[in-house]
Amino acid sequence: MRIGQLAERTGASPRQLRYYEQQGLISPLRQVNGYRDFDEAVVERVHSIMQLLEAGVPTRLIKVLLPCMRDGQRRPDFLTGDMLRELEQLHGRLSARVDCLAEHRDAVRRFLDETETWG
Amino acid sequence: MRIGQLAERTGASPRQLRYYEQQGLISPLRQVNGYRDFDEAVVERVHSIMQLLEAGVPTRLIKVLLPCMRDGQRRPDFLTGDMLRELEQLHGRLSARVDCLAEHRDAVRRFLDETETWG
DNA sequence: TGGAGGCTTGACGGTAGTGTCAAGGTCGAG
DNA sequence: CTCGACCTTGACACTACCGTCAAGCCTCCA
Repeated sequence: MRIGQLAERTGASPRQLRYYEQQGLISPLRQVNGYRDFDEAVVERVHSIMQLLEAGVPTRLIKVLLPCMRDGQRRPDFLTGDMLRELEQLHGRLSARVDCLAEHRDAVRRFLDETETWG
Repeated sequence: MRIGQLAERTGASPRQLRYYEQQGLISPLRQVNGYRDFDEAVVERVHSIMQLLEAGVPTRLIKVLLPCMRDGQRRPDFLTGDMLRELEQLHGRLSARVDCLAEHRDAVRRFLDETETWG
């Protein structure tokens, strides 16, 4: 699949897809004429990337996170201690984010509920 | 409290605190000489701001989110329908973020657990 | 054969958040 | 009075993410 079709199927712009490749998040093959050649699996992968970026996760973290996903990519052949430590840190950061956001989301919920009650 | 002391107590740089003021997240009084004058409550508020920024929430959303917090600020006197709708949207976005991040955090957890088992 | 599209890379622009530096005002200690 | 520490605003710079435009190549179709 070429970049235009992938863009259409994912909702990402070609510019975004090229940027994701540049950041090492996707690695399309090349056709003989130089055109990028994406396989089916990358569609889901791009969806994950877009969701994570939307959620405020920078590409550098997405890059270490994606190999952990079931679908989309096989696990790396070699896992160094550094990589494991980085993943532990990532887990911690994600947990902190989730807690912080959930807490503030609940505060918004309470605020809205009270406002409705008082309205 | 002046900006230096607030910086020391929150861990934010003076530059950050001035930026937060510029974005309307905090509104210090001014001493006669022009120095910013922060009250105690702003310490907690700045902590919230830093956590939310760390979690990838832009200042524009933090601005509409902060008045929902119990501690730190009283609720606005007038809530327009637009503000309520914006808060509902914010709640939706925060929920989506939490779900996305929790899902990926769990994937990292499973990945690490399996790796350990296999190690 | 000549467009019309789609693709390539490269570059410039724009916003968000922040570091950093410059030029100057304020204040207390010596 | 002066020095040093702190404050002010303003500007320039950098990273991240992405829009957009330019110049050129590829492919298909009339």
